[in-house]
Amino acid sequence: MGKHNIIQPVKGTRDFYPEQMAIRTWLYNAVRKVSESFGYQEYEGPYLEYIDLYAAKSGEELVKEQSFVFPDRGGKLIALRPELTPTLARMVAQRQGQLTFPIRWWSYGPFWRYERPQKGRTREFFQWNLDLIGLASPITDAEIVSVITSFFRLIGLSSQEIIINVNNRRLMDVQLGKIGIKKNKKEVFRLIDRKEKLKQDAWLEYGIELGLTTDQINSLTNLLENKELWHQSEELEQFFDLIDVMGISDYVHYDPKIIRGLDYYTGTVYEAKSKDPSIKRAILGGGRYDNLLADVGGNPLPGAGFAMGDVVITLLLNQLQKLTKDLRVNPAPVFVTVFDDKHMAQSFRIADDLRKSGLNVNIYPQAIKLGKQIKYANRIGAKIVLIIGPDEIKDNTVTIKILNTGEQQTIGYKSVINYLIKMLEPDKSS
RNA sequence: GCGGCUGUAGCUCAAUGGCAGAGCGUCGCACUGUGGAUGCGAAUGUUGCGGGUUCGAUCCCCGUCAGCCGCCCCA
Repeated sequence: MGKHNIIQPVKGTRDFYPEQMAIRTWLYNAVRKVSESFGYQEYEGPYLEYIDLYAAKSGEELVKEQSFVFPDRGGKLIALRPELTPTLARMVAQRQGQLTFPIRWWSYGPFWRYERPQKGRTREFFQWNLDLIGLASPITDAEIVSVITSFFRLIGLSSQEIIINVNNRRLMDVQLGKIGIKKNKKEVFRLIDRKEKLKQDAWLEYGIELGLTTDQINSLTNLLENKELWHQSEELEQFFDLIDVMGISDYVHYDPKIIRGLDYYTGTVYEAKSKDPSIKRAILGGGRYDNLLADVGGNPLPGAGFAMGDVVITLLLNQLQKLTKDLRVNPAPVFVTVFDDKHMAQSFRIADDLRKSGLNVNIYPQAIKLGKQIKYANRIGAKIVLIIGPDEIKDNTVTIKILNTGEQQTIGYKSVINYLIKMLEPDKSS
């Protein structure tokens, strides 16, 4: 009997009980609403891909260390998808000739990464991907960031709670050149990425290991503290102008330390973080890539997009107590009781009539004490309880009890449906 | 994959090298045509799992699994 013989869930996975599933669905609906409000189309790729798809493009680590990989019966290596961008590249490349560019696509689905699970990080997670492909322009970057801020607003996260930090890789490339850093740029980007994480002396040491001179490290440090550096990038000047025009500059800030880990970013990059220092992980990250299809054999196409995992955002919303809004766990507001075996048929009849009229209706599947049935209805979150006993059946009426006020009245059977529909109407819109 | 902390009832957590505890929740009754409140009562544990030390281990030791924190990486 005990729980000791229950087989454990796979490490790093989550069970979605109805309460959590309601949150997951709510998040998905918010994502869909915002994506579609900007005209993005939903798409989806397979959850399984040959590992070769990732081998060329994503970072080495992502494929070798962080993917769930297994051989199929023919010995070919299959990966549970660790990210969507390579799939997107393939899907676009396959139809490159027939798509109307620019395309705006979004997707929300499961991904798997073989990582050490901890707070804000699981091995199985959901990710929102949104991309605009076919144009290389700061306008598209600004649009993507605008989608992001719309999303934050929709789910109730203000610029008090969230910040989107922006930088540009081309700008950093030029600036690094100016201070004589020409080689090892990928490594230096990594060094920049870790400025905030490492302690100062550890960071300096890392820089020296990369072969930088003390002068260069000093120059780099100055660079990374220069909040006005973006004025030297025409792209970013345009970008921030647009952000201003769109009225979202309260969320968006320039930060020369933002560089992003993925290799395929080429231009403007950004990440959103919580201002609450207890959540250090990025909520979402994205940027411009100008060479999306190169590795899957298509003609090069520029694009921009971002990805947001469900774990950190849910964690944040939980912490800020923004999830308490009416997340509907019980879909049926109406609860029909069963008086006794003799009068059960009438209860089933009315439940059926109500369902035919479009109402969601629960019925107690057993003729036990009325008190228990009402108690149960209350527990599972019903709003209205119907009582059909001998008196009601004799008079051809139904007793309606509203649970949160306790008031109750008996009305004619024929008017019950309209009465309930009217009563629940304001609820339906939400 | 590496380093650290933790694991006791459904949940939150006490406790002791010698009979396993509380609060909350659950269930029952007061209340056989009416829930939430109150009162009374009840059930539930191989103390994560496996091994060792010991007369005796939930406690000490080793291993393992899982969670959390950090590294790595990133959503």
